[in-house]
This record gives sequence, structure tokens and C-alpha cells, in this order.
Amino acid sequence: MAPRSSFILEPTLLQASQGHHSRLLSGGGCISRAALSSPASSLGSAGDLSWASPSPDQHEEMQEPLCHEIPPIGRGKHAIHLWQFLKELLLQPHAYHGCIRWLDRSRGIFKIEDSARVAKLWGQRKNRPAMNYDKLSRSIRQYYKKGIIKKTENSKRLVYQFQPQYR
DNA sequence: AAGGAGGACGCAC
DNA sequence: GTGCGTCCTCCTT
Repeated sequence: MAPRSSFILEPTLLQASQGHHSRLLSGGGCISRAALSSPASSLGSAGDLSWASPSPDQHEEMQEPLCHEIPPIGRGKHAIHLWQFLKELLLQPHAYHGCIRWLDRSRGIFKIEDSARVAKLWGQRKNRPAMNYDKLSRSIRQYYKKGIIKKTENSKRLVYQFQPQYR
């Protein structure tokens, strides 16, 4: 029923297809362009590293209006990845206060404060009602080998760290 | 109990 | 093949 295709945000498309840093059309969603830094893809293409530079907190001038809209679905090619979703939440501390937050923003260290809620949000985004933290964390663990997210040195509970290229 | 590490299998791209 | 989602065993906090 819902005209999904006209409302969906395609962040992965933006970074996967060209890698150009065009502003996301903030029509139905409110993901800022900084929400999705291209991973290793930007290593090959020069010129679009302006905002994905290795520098920690360059600037954070994008406190865009909160969006609690939950895109209908997201599987397959056009699906947002878990690590992108987590960054999305982290970039909106007001909207997800008490849910997830940066512990050390410059090092990409964050803490999931309400595991159940984060899992529920992820489940909503992916249209997976049965999502829980047990399963979400399994996916995070898959990121270890891929070099996207890792556990911190002291391995604190519910604390993870984005690898530099994914910050 | 809740969280964490991985193996194994299945499924939609 | 990828990126999970699901289920499971065992271990740690």
C-alpha cells in the first residue's frame, strides 16, 4: 500500500554508486551527509575526502531537525548497513538520548546504553520485528573481521569502536 | 541474567 | 558473494 519507493532514503546508493558527496535530499528523511562517510571506497577516489578526513572532530554544524520517521524497509542492495544505522543514531544525540552515545567521539568509541531499544529501532528500520540485541550484536561481531567495528582495548560491556575509515 | 565470541545455516539481493 | 537474521554452544562479567 505504502508508496515506499518514493520515500526511501538510499544512503548506500549514494556511497556505493558514485561516492560523490551530494547533499541528501532532506525531503522525507533527515540524514545529514556526514552520517555516512564512505569507507575504503573513498581511498580510491580522490577529491571527496573533505569531510571524511582522518581528523577527529572537524566540525559538527549539522544539528538538523530530528526525524523520527522510520523508512519502511531496507534489505538488499538499497539497505542501510548496521554500522551506518548506528552512526545515524549517534549523530542525533537529542533524538536518541539514553539510547546510544559517544564515549570518545574523536576515537569513534560509543556505548549502547539501551540495548533493547537500539535493537528495536534497528528491527523497525529493517522491518524485522523479532530483532533483539542478541542478534544485533552478532552482526556487530561480524564487523570485527571486516575491520569496520572493533571492541575497545578494555572490552567494556556494550562499548564498541568504529575503525578509523568508518568514523 | 546480560553480554560476548564465533560457528553454522538460511535467505534476499 | 554479501550482509545480515536466526539459532546455538560455551565463556565471561
